[in-house]
Amino acid sequence: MTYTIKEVANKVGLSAYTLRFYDKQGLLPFVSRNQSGYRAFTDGDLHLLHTIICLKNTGMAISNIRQYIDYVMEGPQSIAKRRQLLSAHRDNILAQQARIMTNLQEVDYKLKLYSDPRASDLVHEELAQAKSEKHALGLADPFPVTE
Amino acid sequence: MTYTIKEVANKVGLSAYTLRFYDKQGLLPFVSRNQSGYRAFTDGDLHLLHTIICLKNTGMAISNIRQYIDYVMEGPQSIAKRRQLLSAHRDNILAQQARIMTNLQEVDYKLKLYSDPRASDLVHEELAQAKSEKHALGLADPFPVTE
DNA sequence: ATAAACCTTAGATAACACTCTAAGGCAAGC
DNA sequence: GCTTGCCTTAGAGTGTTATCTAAGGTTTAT
Repeated sequence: MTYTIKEVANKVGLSAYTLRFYDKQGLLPFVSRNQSGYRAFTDGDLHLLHTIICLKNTGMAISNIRQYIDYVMEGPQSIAKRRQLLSAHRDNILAQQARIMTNLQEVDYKLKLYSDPRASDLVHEELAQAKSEKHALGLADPFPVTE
Repeated sequence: MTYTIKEVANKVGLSAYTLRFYDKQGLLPFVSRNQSGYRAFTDGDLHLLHTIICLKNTGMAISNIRQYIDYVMEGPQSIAKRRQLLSAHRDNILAQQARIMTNLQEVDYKLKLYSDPRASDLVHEELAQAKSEKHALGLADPFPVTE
């Protein structure tokens, strides 16, 4: 059983345009064509496509994904290179995670501030400080007048 | 004390180009100018810029960051709207985290496979299966010949 | 006063990842 | 056989974010 590009698009949540674009970018050299020249995706192809999407979802650039796919096409001899590439990408993912956690804490801090019963006073104070800092430095006040 | 655009760029790890671009996009309406028309960043400005970078780092689009900044410029009356915007963004961050964790597991699975002492055999088997699947379906073999 | 190193703007250019259009071939149902 | 709906390609167009260029004003040091 094989799948058409449209079926695959629905299956994996990408558009047919995007799949053709990926093919153009060299991400799908493993997809064969039928007698009419149509792409014929096998289950094994879907599996590899799934890996591509995993890499894409973790922010790997298309050029790097193509590098990985090139290695896959090379066969077992490229295992060390694949491992190195994925290992470097793993570091990226961990860095992303750390970055997101840090920033989440900041967003949570802001949300806590805005949810405080005295939020209005606190924000008012913040604004007053910003205004007075500008004024002390002889700078124009960029904040609109509150009526 | 105020900071020039270059000083701020070095401080926050963005280029002066990017800071000007952000200003053009309406992200820095709170930055005043000195007598020469140069941007004069205050410490309070740096604080807000830090928030902008936090939102950017968690994938918020510039248009949404501008919305948040617009609310900030409005003063305390926009607190409810700010909270709603950040709360929605918090959900995005949590979704990102979940997505990253899932995909990290997949990358780790691949890395484990490539680090296995039998990796070559396993990958060889995988390739053989892909080839036989194509052959059984009468499709051309897209894999290069292994010499 | 002149050079070097800043700053400003408008607008061009680029990189990236799509997204779509045009022109046409293939396949299934009536 | 004809319509409908797929599929193909090449290549144009879009959105977003960022980067750079050109022309010129400002500041600092010598």
